[in-house]
Amino acid sequence: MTESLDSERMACWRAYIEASQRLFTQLEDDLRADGELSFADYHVLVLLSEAPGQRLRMGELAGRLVFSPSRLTYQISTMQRRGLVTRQSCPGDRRGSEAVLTAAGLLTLREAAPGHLASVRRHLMDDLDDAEVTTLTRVFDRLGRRLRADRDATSTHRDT
Amino acid sequence: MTESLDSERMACWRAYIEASQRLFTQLEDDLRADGELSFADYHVLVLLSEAPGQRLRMGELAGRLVFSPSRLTYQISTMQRRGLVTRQSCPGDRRGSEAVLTAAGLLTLREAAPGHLASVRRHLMDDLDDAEVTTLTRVFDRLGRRLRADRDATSTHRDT
DNA sequence: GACGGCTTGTTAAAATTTGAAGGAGTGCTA
DNA sequence: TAGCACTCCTTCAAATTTTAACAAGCCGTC
Repeated sequence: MTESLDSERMACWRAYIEASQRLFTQLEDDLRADGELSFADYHVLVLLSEAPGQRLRMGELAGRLVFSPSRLTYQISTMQRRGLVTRQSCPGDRRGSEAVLTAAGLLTLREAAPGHLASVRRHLMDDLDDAEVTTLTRVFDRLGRRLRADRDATSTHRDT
Repeated sequence: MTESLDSERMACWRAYIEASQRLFTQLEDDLRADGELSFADYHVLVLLSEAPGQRLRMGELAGRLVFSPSRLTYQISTMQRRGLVTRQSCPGDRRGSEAVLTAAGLLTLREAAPGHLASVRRHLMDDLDDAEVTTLTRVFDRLGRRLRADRDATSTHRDT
């Protein structure tokens, strides 16, 4: 099982996978423990709250969340039912629709944010020194950029 | 949305989340592109292949995979249907059962491993220098250890 | 040796996610 | 401006995951 990845990198990879899995699970649990938000709900609210007009095209939102289109449709539908967002047809392109943050959605985000951020700090950030933060940021920025590029490349062409 | 996390750490956090999401998605896609294995399938096979007797208690396996008990039950059931693993009742504790790797399962793992590891290298590892690997390993080892400890602590007590 | 409290893993039903297919609309090209 | 290839989002069915019970077995005490 060791072909092509030296044992140091293998250990790195495993530690990363496992810790990340645990972290995401933990954050999700914390988030549900106060409000009635999931991690996905929270991220949708954050992205919308930062967008101009507090609204985003479905496709754009799906891209940023790394969600499949149908998953986002479902996600937004449930949030709409709960009054956190609204759907509006996209001006200028009648195919599209945008998700729009509601006042209630914004309020919900404001209520959930402190607790969630505290959770992020507690479980992850407080334990990192500045050099580590710098390295992580550099690594994951680069990685994200590259994976985004790969995706754009392969969705256009038809091969590989 | 910036309460209690300075902007550098916030950026770090976001980069980490997004890149990880993309990476896991990409690896899953690659894995499915050759064999008929999911990321979860693959990890089950790896863990079993390394375990003494190539077998593990359901609970132990669930703990390592960060799966809920019922999720693991389902996971193992589908793998059993495909002939990758077997279930045996646990000697010495008639409540439990263990998942056991089959010859076919081991073979499947051996076929899938090179491609998967190449994928890990290509999408992640090849782009990291040694210092970065060292830092990531340190950070995620520590994080994993801590989260594991937290989990053990809170499952015993009943509060917070 | 038997009650009471735990732990193990499974099951059943509800919630979510995926993947294929479709309805609409856009936009280029002839 | 009709035709056609493509994009956007949704829908539907199937697969997966979660959640809440459960059935069994373990373990200590009495």
